Amino acid sequence: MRTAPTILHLDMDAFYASAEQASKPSLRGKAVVVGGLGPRGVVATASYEARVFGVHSAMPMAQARRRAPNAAYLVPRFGLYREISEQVMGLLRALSPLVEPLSLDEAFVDLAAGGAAWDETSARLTGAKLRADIRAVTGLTGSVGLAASKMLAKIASEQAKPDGLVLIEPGTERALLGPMTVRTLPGVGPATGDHLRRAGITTVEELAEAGEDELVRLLGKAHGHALFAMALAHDERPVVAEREAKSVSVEDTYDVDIHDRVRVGLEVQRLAERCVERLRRAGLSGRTIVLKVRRYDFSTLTRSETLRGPTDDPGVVREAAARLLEGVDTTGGVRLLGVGVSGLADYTQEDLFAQAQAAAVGEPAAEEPAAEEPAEPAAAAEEAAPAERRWPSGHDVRHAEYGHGWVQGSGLGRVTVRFETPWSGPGRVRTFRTDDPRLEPADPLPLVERGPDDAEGLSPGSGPSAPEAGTAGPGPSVPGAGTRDPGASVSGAGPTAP
DNA sequence: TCTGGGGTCCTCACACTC
DNA sequence: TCTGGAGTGTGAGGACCC
Repeated sequence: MRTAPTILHLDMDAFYASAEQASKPSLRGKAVVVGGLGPRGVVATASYEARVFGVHSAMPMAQARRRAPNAAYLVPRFGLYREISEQVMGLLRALSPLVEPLSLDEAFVDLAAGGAAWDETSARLTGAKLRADIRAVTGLTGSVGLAASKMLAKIASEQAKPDGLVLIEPGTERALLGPMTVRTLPGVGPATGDHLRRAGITTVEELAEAGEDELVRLLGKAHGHALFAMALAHDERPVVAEREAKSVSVEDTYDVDIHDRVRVGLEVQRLAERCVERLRRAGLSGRTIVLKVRRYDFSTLTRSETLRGPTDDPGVVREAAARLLEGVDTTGGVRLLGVGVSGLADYTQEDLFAQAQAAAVGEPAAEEPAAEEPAEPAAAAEEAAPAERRWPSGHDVRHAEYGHGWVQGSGLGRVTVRFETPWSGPGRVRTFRTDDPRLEPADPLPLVERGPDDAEGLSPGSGPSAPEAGTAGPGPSVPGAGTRDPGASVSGAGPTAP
């Protein structure tokens, strides 16, 4: 095990909510909750001001609203978060070639591999400079953990939150971990935590005292060995820069349970097409098709089928998903449907050819040569019909007369907009008809003001036609945005809130 | 008053082959 | 020829993570 604390873990503070606060001056210092606004939505991120009211990630949105009725409730804007994330990851890659992103707001960096740090002092300096750079480039804060292993660096960044830096000195690891709850360790969730608690183990120290054999007996081979090693502060996992995807899937939770079997079938077809779209965009194909069904009582089942070879053919995936659905009882209704593909391979022309061959000789796995079908996104068909313009809460807009703003709320044919930019003061609120021709969706603005040449749009790459605002189009979109009414309100955002 | 979406990894059961 | 065990692939479910 390495001894110098040169593994860095970065965790952006309340990332989505902070990005929204940076983008909307009137929300700074206020409770902000980002998540699905439908009746079955959950909280993705709550600002620290909202956490005071007991709102936290994964909490049902209805419960969050009861706890913090005056908070601002916004739908996520993954396009914006992705742009900011790329800026942050760029700063990390300047430190080392070994950067392992865990999500949009979190990553490990092996500082020693890049020569950015070699001992405690240099690591601390590098971490401090990184935090300053992140603030300068994005206007947001991140917490940094430094330690000799990934596990400890992650625990350190957790301790550093919010907006801090913690370095775990080599030699102090076991003393630090000992009194901590077992839930601190990665891989110990509610179920394992309960399991251990029933066995009388609640702290990391007790975990270590229990012994490896006992943990294997309690939790199984893999989990038992891994947990025992972590309890002794042993973690040899390297920082891995490139991770290949193992599966691709899409799923939708419906606002109301679907009882109609025909509708269930249609939804599965739609999901299969969306899944293939994602697969193709990633240049991949896959062999195993997985159907996921969550029933009215929240029981979840999966059915899968492995084909003879990998495919990225929408027809083949649709057919397989339909076959899998035949074996599922949906009486009582379903609340969620999903389609996934695993057993991934790089996309090759030969794969398609093999499928076509199989179809030609009557293989049951591929009844139709569906490769010629245009892979139209399901949303495109919806867009063809004239639909009422949607104004999702929190999304940016531009008004011909009043300029840049964001949607504070909509409903009953009205949309309320607050006119402000990331670098203006809190702005004024005005209400328009939802079909007002002077109002149009706009790109997010950079959170940190730049020169006059590039102030419009977050980056040179984001053109004026970002698909995510106001439509359910493809691209970096809000999950489920096409099926939900985004006309939720933002209250408590200022004295003139609707 | 309920519980998202997109993933990864592990375990167990079962069928099949050697 | 029969049987058992090991190894492997597949399918299903559960736990966990952000």
